[in-house]
Amino acid sequence: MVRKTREAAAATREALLDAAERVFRAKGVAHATLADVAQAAGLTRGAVYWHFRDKAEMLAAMCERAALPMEAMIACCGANLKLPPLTILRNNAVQGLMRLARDTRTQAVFDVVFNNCESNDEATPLNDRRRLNDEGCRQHVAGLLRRAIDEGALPADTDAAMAAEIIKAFMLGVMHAWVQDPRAYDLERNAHQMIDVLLAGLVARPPRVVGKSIVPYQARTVAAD
Amino acid sequence: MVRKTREAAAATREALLDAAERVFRAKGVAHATLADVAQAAGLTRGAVYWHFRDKAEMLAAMCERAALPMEAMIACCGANLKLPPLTILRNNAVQGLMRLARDTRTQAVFDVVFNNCESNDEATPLNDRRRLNDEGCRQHVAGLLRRAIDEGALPADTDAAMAAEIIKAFMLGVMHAWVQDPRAYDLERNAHQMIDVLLAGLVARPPRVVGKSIVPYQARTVAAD
DNA sequence: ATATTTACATACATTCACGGATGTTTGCAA
DNA sequence: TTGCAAACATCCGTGAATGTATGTAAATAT
Repeated sequence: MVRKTREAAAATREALLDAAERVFRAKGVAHATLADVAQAAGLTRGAVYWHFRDKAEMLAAMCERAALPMEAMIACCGANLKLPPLTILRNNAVQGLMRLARDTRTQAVFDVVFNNCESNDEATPLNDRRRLNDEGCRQHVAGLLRRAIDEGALPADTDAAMAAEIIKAFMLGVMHAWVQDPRAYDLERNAHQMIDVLLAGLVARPPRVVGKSIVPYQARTVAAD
Repeated sequence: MVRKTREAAAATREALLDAAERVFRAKGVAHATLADVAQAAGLTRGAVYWHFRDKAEMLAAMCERAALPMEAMIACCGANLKLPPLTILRNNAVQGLMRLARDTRTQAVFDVVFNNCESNDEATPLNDRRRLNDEGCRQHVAGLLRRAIDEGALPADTDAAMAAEIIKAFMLGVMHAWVQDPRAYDLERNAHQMIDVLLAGLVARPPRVVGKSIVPYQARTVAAD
């Protein structure tokens, strides 16, 4: 049984990525072999190497089927403009958590990204993508915060960049911790509360600009041996 | 040159762990070879296998030289009892961030734990330790929060467990994000502000008990192939 | 109807990290 | 002073994963 039709081939590709989610999650990306993935999909390494050049490309393709952590936030900011910016921010954040709480694929990909993937060479495309939309999220949130400052919802000397960092860190931490142990609490039910706590804190005691707290970004390099 | 004195042998052991921090951080634990670590320390694999049984034991030993993320919080809660519980909580949290901001070893170990270590077999001792003091941190924080409730600093229907989860997630997120890009902002200068934002939110809009939001812990199992 | 390409499976060669065995020198105890 | 074991270095065998090359049957183009 070989030479499937085009749709069948696309289906096996998806099956391989489904298997990759399970195997990478269980064994870790580095420790998992492509034979494991193929076997989990009921195929052989031939199929894997037909659809993907190597493990790195497979990992990238797997992650492209789901939204990355911070991407989930700004992805679903629909046509609800004209709402107060802090409300938009709240909706975005809650939507990001809701997507994670409900979509099992997002859960699998996040679990791999957070806990089962080392940021080495074979994850560079993934990490590049993360950097990009982490920065996009920063900009998006900081923009909303500046609008909130303009509208008087936050004091004028609010450190918007630091506030954005705080929000991003909180989202990251909630997602990371929950994905690590989804049984700890019902994220879908508590997402609103959690976001509201942080936003209330931002309003009650916003970070102020004191000096040059935020320095321009510069890629870090860690030297080996 | 062989057969060093006892102190010299202990020094080479430390040198190996120093090298492990650098190499694991640069290449990832799984992708790094023990020959890489040995070479980075100016030694050979013979030295590695003399001091450690395998890579897992080496990783565990490396992590035991530093406090784990949540361990850093409760580690330095000194004799400042009798202070209001929320103040103790604030001090603990700030101390945790300060240690990360100042101690380069903590930075290296956290970077490995967060971004360069897959939670597979070779990290099980590490993960077990993380689970343990994650739970310990949960208990510690929840206890402080309950004291705060008793003293009237927080409303009676505050969901202490959920609040502890929120604080833990925030700490995790801040540490994770900062370690990933330490140049983004000066953690040492902004740690107070960041913690204060969250604590102000907890006071202004604490999570309330609505139903059974927290379910008892049960270890998750992910099935492979 | 034939040719060609697709979509894999199978077989093979190469690399490479691991762990164990062995060698070697020296500190330390008796 | 001898003997033993510590503290490594060096060597080697082995398995495992990778990437490639080849085989092959069906789908699709012509």
